[in-house]
Amino acid sequence: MTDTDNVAIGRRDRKKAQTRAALTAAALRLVAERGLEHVTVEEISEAADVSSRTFFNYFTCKDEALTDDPALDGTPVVARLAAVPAHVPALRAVRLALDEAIDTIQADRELWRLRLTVITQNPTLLPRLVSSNIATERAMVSVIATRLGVGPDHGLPPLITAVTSAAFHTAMLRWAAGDDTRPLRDLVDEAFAAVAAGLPDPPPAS
Amino acid sequence: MTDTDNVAIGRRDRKKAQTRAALTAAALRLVAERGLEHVTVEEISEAADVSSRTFFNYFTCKDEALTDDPALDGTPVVARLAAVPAHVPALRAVRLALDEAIDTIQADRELWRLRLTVITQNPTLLPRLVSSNIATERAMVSVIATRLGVGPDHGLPPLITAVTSAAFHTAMLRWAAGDDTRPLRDLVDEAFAAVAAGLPDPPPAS
DNA sequence: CTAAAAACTTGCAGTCTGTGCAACTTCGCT
DNA sequence: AGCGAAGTTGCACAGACTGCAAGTTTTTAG
Repeated sequence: MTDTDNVAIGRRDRKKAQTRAALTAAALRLVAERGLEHVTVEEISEAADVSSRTFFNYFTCKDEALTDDPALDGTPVVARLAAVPAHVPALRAVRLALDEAIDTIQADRELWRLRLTVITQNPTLLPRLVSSNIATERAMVSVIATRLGVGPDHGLPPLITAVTSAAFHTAMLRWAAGDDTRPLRDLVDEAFAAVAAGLPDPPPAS
Repeated sequence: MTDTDNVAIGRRDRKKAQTRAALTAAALRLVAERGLEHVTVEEISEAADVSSRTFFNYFTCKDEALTDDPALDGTPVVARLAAVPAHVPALRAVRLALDEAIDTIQADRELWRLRLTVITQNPTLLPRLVSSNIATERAMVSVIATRLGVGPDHGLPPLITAVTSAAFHTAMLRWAAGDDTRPLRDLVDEAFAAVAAGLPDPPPAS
């Protein structure tokens, strides 16, 4: 981020982003150290140097400070999906639309590793991680329906939306577990390829 | 349920099942009438004729009374999956293992219609509906890994687990929306067939 | 540059969710 | 019938979360 960027987005927005990041970092650190049930919103806010009332200006609930990240915002993904040329099949188009999110997560590897460790240790957080904003989901279903040239009640667009989300999140959890050391991009590609092939049983090892 | 069944499962278990069902019914009815934020746990418990302390003996939190159902218990599904003959591909085997859950949900159509209406009106409930118990999920991944003859860190078993779950829930939401009047079984079959085919774009309408 | 408006922070009071504990009640077993 | 196990209940309390209003900071307009 250059000085020009600072001027463009204003002190107000810059400080908001910093506060948000500070809250997230504090929440992840404290919960990793002590466990979810032993860290209060007050303590997270104190560690980030804001009041707990301010915490709730940024997150709707305590869990969200641990699971929410700008990289998971579906809105730009939907916009990029709509911009993929029409001849590209929907499955492939969704994959392409995820490119930037994948790069952003990969670039922030340490934060994501910590986040996904925290989530693994506190599985009640997982549903919140994998769910998206309902309006965003509906927007994606709508874009896919348009790409497929089908009506609003067709079964395929919500199915593609849900399955691609599942594939993406499964790859992300695998990447964070560290069993497979390949970049996130490779793991997402592998998951999407398996889905495109119809999830066949692998051939028996010879 | 015959008198013989009553004797077999005992008064204790019978009353527990009744209390649980009463709490669920009360929660769904009240929330449908007034909205999630305007119904308290105290009111739900009062309507079901138990104390609110008892409510928490049945559900870990308020939302769970709305989203949890014995039909969604993955444990019998995992057991049935393990019993499907080994030559059946994993995707197909998961589909077969879901048979009883599908029938149970279909048989309880009014309850499920109400539940899914409530969830549609309160989208924050959706992640909890579609998530499963982490231990159950790991058990399913393990059974699938065994069926596929792959190791514990292979990418395919968690992917199949997540994708089949997404397909099932997408079909269920569609069924409950009522746009398509076919039985749940047909919608699940259609979703699984699309997944098995690799989610291809439909041919253009002539 | 100044003043006003807009946006954000904070403290506070209060409600609701959820938990641990212990006394009481009901059920099941011998 | 008696006893132990299982389940219910009331209670006190902590923590999450919300609405409100006063105070502070940043942005805008003249």
